[in-house]
Amino acid sequence: MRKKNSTNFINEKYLHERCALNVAIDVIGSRWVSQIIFSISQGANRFHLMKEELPNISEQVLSRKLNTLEKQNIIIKRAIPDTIPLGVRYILTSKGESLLPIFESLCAWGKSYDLGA
Amino acid sequence: MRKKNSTNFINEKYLHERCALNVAIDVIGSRWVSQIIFSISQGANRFHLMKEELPNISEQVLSRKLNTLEKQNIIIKRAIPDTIPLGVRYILTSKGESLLPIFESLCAWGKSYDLGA
DNA sequence: TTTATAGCTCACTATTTTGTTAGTTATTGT
DNA sequence: ACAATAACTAACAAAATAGTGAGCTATAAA
Repeated sequence: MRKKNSTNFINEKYLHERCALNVAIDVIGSRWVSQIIFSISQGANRFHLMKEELPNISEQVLSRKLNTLEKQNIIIKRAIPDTIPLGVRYILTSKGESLLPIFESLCAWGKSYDLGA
Repeated sequence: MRKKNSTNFINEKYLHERCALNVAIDVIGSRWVSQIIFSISQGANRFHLMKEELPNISEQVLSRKLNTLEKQNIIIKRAIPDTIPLGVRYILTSKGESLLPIFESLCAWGKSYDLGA
């Protein structure tokens, strides 16, 4: 649980109010998140498929990230009808989809400067 | 100091190797960093000017972020000749400059979805 | 009946990041 | 002599994030 009176929290709020850039960075800047979004976009849209895609992530962490992304309206959780046990599929919202081109830019940036170029 | 045998560290390495996107996100994804880079690009290129621009950042944190950015080759530190005490100016490398358009995309993304649009 | 799969959650610890307080070097202004 | 400015750093504490291990519900297959 976050302490809502900590300097840490206050600074986060300050930055969010200062510029939406900081909001965006808080969404995408935590571990696994961009990989999860990318995996969903590539069809790995179920819990067990994401586990396969990201073999080093723990189930607890994956679950937490998915919940956060759902609250942020980046993904939506959908039950898959007539599956037993009931399957769940995740889909990107338009908000989530619109991150993909930005990920490409960041990826290209990372690649081109990999060796200090 | 980081523990180089922690799962945390190993996962970070795994993600960096998996895709340069994760390298990029680790550069820009920590607090204040994007604001610092942006401030330098706008001319707030000295320690005391950045303190003015970001009144809530502590000197220790600002110093740490600047050192990290220097090691990552995003900024370069330059002494200002004939100043007493010796002034220091920070300038963006081309690697640093090339983040600016990405920041704009992220900023636009953040703005357009601010109210759950 | 045991094992397996899907999709989680809970309580917890470990690790890392962020922020605090005080102090440094050198020089100028009062 | 004393305070102020510029540009830090060191040692530390607080907070947040990441990861661990066990367990749950429901069904089906061996």
